[in-house]
Amino acid sequence: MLQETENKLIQRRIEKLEELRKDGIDPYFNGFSPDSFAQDLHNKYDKNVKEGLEEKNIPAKVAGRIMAYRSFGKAGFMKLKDFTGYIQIYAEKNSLSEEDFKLYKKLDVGDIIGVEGVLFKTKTDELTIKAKKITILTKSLRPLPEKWHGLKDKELRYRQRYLDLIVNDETKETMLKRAFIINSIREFMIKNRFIEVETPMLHKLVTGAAARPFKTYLNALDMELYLRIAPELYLKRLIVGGLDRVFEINRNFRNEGMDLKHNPEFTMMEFYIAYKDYTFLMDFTEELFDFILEKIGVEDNKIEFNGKEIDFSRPWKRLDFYEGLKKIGNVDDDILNNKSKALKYALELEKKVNDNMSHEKILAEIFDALVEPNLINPTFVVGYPVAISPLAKRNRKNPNITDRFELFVSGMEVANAFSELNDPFDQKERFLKQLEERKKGDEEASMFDGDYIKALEYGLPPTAGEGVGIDRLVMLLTKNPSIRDVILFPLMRDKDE
RNA sequence: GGGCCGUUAGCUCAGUCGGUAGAGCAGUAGCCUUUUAAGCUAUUGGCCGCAGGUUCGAUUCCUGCACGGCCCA
Repeated sequence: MLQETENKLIQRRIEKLEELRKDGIDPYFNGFSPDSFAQDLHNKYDKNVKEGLEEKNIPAKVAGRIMAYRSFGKAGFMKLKDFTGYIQIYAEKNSLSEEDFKLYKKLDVGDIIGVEGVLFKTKTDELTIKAKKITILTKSLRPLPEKWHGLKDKELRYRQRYLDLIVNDETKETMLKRAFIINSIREFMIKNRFIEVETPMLHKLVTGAAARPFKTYLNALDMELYLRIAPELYLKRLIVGGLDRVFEINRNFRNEGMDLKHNPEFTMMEFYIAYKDYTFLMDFTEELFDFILEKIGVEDNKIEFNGKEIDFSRPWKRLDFYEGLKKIGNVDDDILNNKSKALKYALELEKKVNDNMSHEKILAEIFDALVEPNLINPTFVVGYPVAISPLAKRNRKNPNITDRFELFVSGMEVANAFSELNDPFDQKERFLKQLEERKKGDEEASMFDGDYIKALEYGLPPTAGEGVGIDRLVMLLTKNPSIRDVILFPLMRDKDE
């Protein structure tokens, strides 16, 4: 890419780099180790009064990228950015060696430098380092986006996230918050004695969710494999193995459409806990959210998202699947009772449905269209039909529905949980049913996992399990309506350059 | 998959009722030792997304394509 010699801005910087080399300066010098970070210096010394600070001769050694450069003849200021924040640098001729002052005059916005000096405060009371020594650590050859408007073009921000991170502090804040949220979740799980595990990404069978997979190939064993759509069956094998409380925070891959809420690879936390059921998980999920909200400093349990207030105060609403269809979706009884009427109605709603689908699956599509968008405050939807829940335990009173819930917030599915089906006979039937669906053309139907049945035959204790969509959770808590804004490197179509 | 919008200088954006373009920032040269989007003076920089059509002439109008955004499914 450096061959773009026609670009004079880059050309000029390459010239500067060569001038540095001529002066015996390594423009990629690696031998400077900072002893302070910008934000730490502010935390420590912002309170100090201006008078006498410089006389205290407090040394500071920092490294970072030049984000602003204001020069006037024999002195000037720079705004230096490191991973914690910004610190101002003052460079004046009298305080620097002749070589360092010459170097200073050659610096560009974007260059990465190391600075040693002493702290003082400017006229306007800003904590600043008076440079005694300046070292260039990396010459930057490309000009940064404009200092005031930054980088707005979303396409460039996603494709060149490094630039976005340099220039747009909100992006950095979002990603730091994401890391913090994930750490909080981990802390909560470990506090509750869960064990963090890693299960395979490469699967021989497509199971654990209703989705189309990515296919790949293992040369060594001459074997077709799939990138996992969910870790569910492996995690439950670990419960069979006696680990009792396990969780995994990792990527799933689903070969489906991309939109505001979907990226082909996305992050889920799945967890399983023995000797509990789905009602426990509702409480546990509320507690988990309480914990996270408190950690990130939400005090009144309320956040704003997409212009609407969302209240996480407990207990959250519970809504039966069929009740929801009737009362929120205003769906007539004959649609609930008659498949062909449901199909006709779903088609009117422009849903991609066909006659091969089960009645329940069609109802789920109608639910998706008419009910989900109305579930703004956190809502546990319960009473999902067995036909669309092949891994969930049947309800004892009504064998046509399962002990399962999905959590919706702001119209988005954020979690899915159930009491795990641990009866190997029933599980086998469900798998066979899924195979039928698959034969009928449902590419999202589960495959038959014989080894999993074998594991159930050894005995899966009564267990509850849940998956939480981490990206969507981060969207809510960082007020980003697009999943691409909470993923560092969202998938983008190829573009010829 | 459908609809709408966008693509002009490194970045943020104007603009041309069709006659090959402009600002601010960045860059360059100069002045300036406490600036905060520093200031002042001068100045460089463009396959106007790509391909085709209409036209004497297209960055502008039309069609197609690519990429992106938003909305719908």
